[in-house]
Amino acid sequence: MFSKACEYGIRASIYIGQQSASGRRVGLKDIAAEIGSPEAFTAKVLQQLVRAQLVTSVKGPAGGFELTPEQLRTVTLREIVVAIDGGAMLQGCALGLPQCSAKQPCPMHYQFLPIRDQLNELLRTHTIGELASKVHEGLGFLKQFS
Amino acid sequence: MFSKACEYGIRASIYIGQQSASGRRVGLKDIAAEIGSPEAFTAKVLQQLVRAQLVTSVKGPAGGFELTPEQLRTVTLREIVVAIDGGAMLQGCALGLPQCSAKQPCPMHYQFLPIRDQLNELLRTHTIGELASKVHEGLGFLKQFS
DNA sequence: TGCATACCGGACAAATTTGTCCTTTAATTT
DNA sequence: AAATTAAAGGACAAATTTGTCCGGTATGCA
Repeated sequence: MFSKACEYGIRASIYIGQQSASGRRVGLKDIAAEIGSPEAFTAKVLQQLVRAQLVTSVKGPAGGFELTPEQLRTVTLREIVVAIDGGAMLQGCALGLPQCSAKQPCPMHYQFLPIRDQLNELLRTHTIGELASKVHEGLGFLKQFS
Repeated sequence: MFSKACEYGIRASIYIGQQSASGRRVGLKDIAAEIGSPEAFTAKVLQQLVRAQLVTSVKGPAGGFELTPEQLRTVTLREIVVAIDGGAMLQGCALGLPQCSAKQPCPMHYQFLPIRDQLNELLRTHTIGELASKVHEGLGFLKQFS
């Protein structure tokens, strides 16, 4: 569905959000450990999110990553996905036609439309803050424990 | 959504199906030209589908690819996708958790479930023969014309 | 000012996906 | 039987994604 980079980006954002909601700033090492992702690669992904202003970073001692209250409230899953994977999966043709549309639809065009619309809606209506709360309450996990 | 290989596989199958419904067997060159895909790469994909017995091939002069009446009737989009991309996209966790389930769900688990179910249902309920008819009637395209 | 911390950025490496080329194998036709 | 046709299969190459490493840069603190 999403690229690895995107999966890490989403999980990282939610974890950062969860900690930010509790007033804690978190470092890369902590993040990677908590979401079970490769550290250096996760750093690259976070850089993209910081550049896209979906996540905030602070250098130096006691620095790290955080979500501002506004970011917690407004940043959606969709923005994270678009920042990392681009809009292809959210708009492109399921069968790979470069200009698939009502004008020259692929044979699955109208069947896929509602599903893609739902996916877009799903990503658009869930903020990182909301998902962070869910994790905080133990109703969702960012890593599997045994 | 799907890999390039899978996109080519689906489009090729539908084109083969369309021609088979008209009693014509088609060669690789023809297929690649009609669906706008790289010839050699499409050959590899078709080999996979033949091995999975979703498409039939005949060597030698006047040989090529075809779908038997039974294949036209019974092979679904889902079987093509699984044969090429495997079941990951149809079953795996959207956030990449290796064992995501009701036991330890990712924060989007229950939101993604209905969408994934619909996708599975969509792929499961559309046969290649049905899609081939649609293309045959000019209601769907496998390649864009300008 | 100097030092320690932690993100930033570039280069590089491994793995996977995508794509090509060429020889072999099987089937049909002459 | 020989020649021709077309898929099968293996080796290889390019591109993309995933992942690592290390020096540079900004920040806070003594």
